[in-house]
Amino acid sequence: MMDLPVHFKEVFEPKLLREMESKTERRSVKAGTLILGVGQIVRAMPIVLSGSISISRTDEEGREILMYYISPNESCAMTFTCCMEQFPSEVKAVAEDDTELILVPVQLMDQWLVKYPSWKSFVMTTIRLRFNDLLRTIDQLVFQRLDERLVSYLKEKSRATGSTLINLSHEQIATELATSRVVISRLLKRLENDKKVLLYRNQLKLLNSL
DNA sequence: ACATTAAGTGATT
DNA sequence: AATCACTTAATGT
Repeated sequence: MMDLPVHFKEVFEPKLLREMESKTERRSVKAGTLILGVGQIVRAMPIVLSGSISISRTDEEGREILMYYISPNESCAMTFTCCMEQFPSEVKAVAEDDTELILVPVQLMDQWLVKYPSWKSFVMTTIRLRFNDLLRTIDQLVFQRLDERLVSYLKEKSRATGSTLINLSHEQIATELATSRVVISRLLKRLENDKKVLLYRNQLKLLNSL
């Protein structure tokens, strides 16, 4: 009988655990082993028991970009999206350390989705976590360094008025920079902590260190 | 003293 | 990063 981590015994129902133990393949791979290459058809979904797997993407010129790691008790979100429909993988999976993993055959995970609520939520959770990660990355790319925009905005204001005292509420600044008041408040707070600025009500003072 | 508005914060998405 | 919900501080009446 397979000795699944305690973690899984808590999240999966007993019947599912038994199926996992009997119908699933368990494998140990050495660090550096290629588990899945780009273009390969995904035929099983890995769940990491110990060690870790790195998931990366390669661009046209063959450069490699690390996307994320799969740690123990986790699975790969990309796998679901591909293997459910038998699409080739767009990512490369390599064992980062010596890794123990379970391979769940595609047909099985399909059945489990309707049979076991705990499985469904496990799948949804790994997808959700990854998706949130992606959203955060997009935010950072699109709204690149709002803090820098804020600083140059303040400098510009100061130059225009010829004063280091700026009479604007956080709300007004937020409107001009097309963001929310809360965000400006937080950024300004940081600048204050860094001794770059002094904050008052409806006004702030730029310090020389800015 | 009380109401109103600005700013600060933690949690959540 | 944005939004929500809530607290705290400042200001006006």
